[in-house]
Amino acid sequence: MSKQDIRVTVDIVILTISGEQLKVLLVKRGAPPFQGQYALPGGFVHNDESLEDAARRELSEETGTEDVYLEQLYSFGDVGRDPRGRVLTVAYYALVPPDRSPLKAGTDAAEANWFPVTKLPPLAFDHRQIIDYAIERIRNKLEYTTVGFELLPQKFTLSELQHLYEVILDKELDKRNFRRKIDALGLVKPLKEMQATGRRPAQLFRFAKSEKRGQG
Amino acid sequence: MSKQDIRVTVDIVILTISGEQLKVLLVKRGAPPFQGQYALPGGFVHNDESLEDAARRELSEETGTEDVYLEQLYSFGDVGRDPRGRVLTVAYYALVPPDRSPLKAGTDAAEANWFPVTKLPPLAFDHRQIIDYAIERIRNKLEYTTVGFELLPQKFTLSELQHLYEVILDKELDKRNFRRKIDALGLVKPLKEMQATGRRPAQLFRFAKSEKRGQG
DNA sequence: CCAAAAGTGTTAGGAGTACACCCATGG
DNA sequence: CCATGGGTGTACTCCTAACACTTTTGG
Repeated sequence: MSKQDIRVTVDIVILTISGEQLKVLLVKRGAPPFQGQYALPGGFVHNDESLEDAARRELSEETGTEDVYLEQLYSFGDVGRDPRGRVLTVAYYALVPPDRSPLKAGTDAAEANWFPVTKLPPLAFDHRQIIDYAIERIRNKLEYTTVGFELLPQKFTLSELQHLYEVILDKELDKRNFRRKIDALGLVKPLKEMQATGRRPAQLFRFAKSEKRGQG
Repeated sequence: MSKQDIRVTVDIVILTISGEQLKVLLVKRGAPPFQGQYALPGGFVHNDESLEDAARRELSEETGTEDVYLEQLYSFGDVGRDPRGRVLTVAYYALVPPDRSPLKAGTDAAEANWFPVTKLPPLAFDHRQIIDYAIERIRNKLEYTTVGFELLPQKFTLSELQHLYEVILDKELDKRNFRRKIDALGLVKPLKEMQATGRRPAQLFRFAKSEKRGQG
């Protein structure tokens, strides 16, 4: 067998909700190839860390957040996808609640910004394809899992939850039907607090599963 | 950055239906580590082939079949998963119809055999975990896609289709409800032939989508 | 008092599920 | 004629989808 020479990276599609839009974190590349273009945060996997460890390390470096939802997406390994040579990337996606999505002063990234997924700039490598894949995945998962809650703060209103669904699925939902379904799932509990909203105050809820997410 | 040294393999969960059971192809390892134990077919990715090309090459080497369903499953990259060093594997699964699942005289595999997924021998590496993952994936996909047809010959009876579903989902289905649902999907077309079955002959069907699978 | 988002029920149609008997053939 | 798998219809439940008005607040 001829000697194999493949390098392995992880790239992360970091998603959040902000301003009624689904946004993805992109970093501007400071070096060739694709210098000056935006790309997904990511980097080479170290010899002594698992794929998920590598993904969490990159995530922490970019956003400072540790305890967020992270899931492997797909591996992209076409021969010509990186002009520098043979590079396989294992893509992950992460969901960051809005109260924990400040940008960290980048340790290695020149410039990082949130972009609405509907208005992406030209992207380096095959990263556009990776983002599209991530959005498709979260759309599907939204229908049969509770990943949606990973994009909300600990306390939220039902309208916020509904807007989240509408933004990700890119379609409008009926308010009464939506609330009935959420209620039937038994996954949210009303708090004693209300949220002052400018007009009529809204009931605050929390996700009913065991308190897993950390310091709100 | 310290020099990265990760080797990349593909491993394939090759599934077929035989004798009313879901079976997976395993090869007996001829060399350490895990010498003499069964493992998934697989091997190192060449520098000049994509991941899927590598998977199809391995698939062809093991079974001689070219034109079957193949889908990337997941990438397994824990640090200690291969005692020889750092090896990342990109797992695929393939679905082989029963009329095209003969074993090819292995070019590089010592011994290959089909095992019912319910009676697996001890497996090398983390391959048991990979198989479990593949079964979970196909169970889910069976519910909302047409992958099931990939495990049938071109001509099949509705009873064969139902048994396929029952074996994979590991639960019994109601014959009338099953047929109604299949009919409602409009995905099968009756042929003019019947299948002699020992008792009352059964209507043969074919999958209604554009003739994609090749030489029956 | 007006604008704006919060909140709340009913009805109709479709999908899923439970359930039992006759049919065609080979031996 | 009998054993075996092939083939068929109906009723009930539940989920989904469509649809409009009242409430509470800030300005």
